[in-house]
Amino acid sequence: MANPPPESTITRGTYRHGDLRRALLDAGVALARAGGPAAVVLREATRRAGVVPNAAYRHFPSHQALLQAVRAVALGRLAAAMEAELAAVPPDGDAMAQARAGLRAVGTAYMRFALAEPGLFRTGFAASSTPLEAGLRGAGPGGLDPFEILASALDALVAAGGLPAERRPGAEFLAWSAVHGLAMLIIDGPLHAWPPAQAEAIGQRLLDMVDKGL
Amino acid sequence: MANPPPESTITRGTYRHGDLRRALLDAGVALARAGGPAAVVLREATRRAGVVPNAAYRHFPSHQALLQAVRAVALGRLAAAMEAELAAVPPDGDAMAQARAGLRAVGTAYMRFALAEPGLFRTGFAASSTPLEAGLRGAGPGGLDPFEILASALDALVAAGGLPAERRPGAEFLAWSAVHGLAMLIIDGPLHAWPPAQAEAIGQRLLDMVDKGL
DNA sequence: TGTACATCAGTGAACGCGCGTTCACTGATGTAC
DNA sequence: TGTACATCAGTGAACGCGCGTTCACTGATGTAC
Repeated sequence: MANPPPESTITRGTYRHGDLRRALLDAGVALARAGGPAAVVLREATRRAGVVPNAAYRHFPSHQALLQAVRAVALGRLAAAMEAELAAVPPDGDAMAQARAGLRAVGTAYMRFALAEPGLFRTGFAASSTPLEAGLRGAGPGGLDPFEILASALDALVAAGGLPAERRPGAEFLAWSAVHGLAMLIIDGPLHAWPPAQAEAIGQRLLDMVDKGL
Repeated sequence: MANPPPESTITRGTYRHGDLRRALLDAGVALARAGGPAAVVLREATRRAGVVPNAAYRHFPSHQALLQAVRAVALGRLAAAMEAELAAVPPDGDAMAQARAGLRAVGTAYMRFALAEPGLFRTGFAASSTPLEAGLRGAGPGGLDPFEILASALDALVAAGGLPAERRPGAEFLAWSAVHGLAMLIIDGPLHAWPPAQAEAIGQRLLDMVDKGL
């Protein structure tokens, strides 16, 4: 006579989840990938984790906290992409050419990431009450966040003699602006419909401009 | 015995509104100024116009349509700001210096507008199912939209010999990217807290970079 | 110049929706003896 | 090695909210005669 337990409510088999925090974060990241920051909905994340909505509050104090965690993941992935592109720069005898290639690799990775993962990219830079400066780190495997990676590429350029030291302060904002702006225009601006090859080409021209103008 | 008519429901005195479309659009623009695209809420616009929510549907087929109209206004104001800055460039004998000053004026106006009207700026460039390219115009008094104003400044630069003709195609995207990116970083990125003077200074350095690197 | 009537701008009431969040609970797990 | 118990992760039910949108209506306006 003993009926089986109602499977509809417990889709897991076990009462405890195991690693719900991780599952919620993964679901949040998946939502962000697909639809940007606005798609990171707490209830949907719990649905995907196979759990009742309020269960999320055992692991995140609020929806905002979940979103911030997702942002950190997004920025971390961007940092990882930058590190990977940087690591792929072929070693070269000329220190200055090397440093310039490094800066270019950083910019290229930024643009490619924006193009390949627009949802995550937009989530990483979403307007928020907790902006980047306020302790949100988002570091890659190397321990640096995207901004720090760019800064260190510029430091290397100065060290190699490719950039006068007196023009170093603030230079990250100039380089970042150019690349960030193009990413935005491509992702949801008027360059939206461009084929990837064309986007890549204009990206390289933009990096030429930065290289020359910095 | 005849009670006065219930004033609470008709706050206008007259049954007809007069120019509800205009009132809704104005309210929408005010909302956008204060809170960006997400703040453009149809019901709130009708509230401000002193009208019942569904009355909006006499003038806009949907919330989306109202938002697009607000976007067009926002872009029109940006265009107007660019035209004004352009008109303020002092006449000068040297055609090339004139053209370069024109391009700089366009960039400066763009940045100042973003800084002064972040809500409208974000609304103008909000991600949307109806992006810029799809017929949304947003022209200024001169009849050109912001993108066209930039393009004509670049054309003038080519005509004056300040930019080789073979580098002209696509140049608007390079210039636009730089300035747009900085605007974004200032509005809701890590440069959020910068004092206006410092933002203005980095903006001018950015325009130097564009000028030199283009 | 006055009256009848069509138009259509705005009303009133209601919908279904999905959201974030709160409450009191239940039952699996790990620890102390 | 076995039992009692505290912990706390997840349940179940409900909240209030504001949104966009639909429906049948009412009454001010402008036009035709």
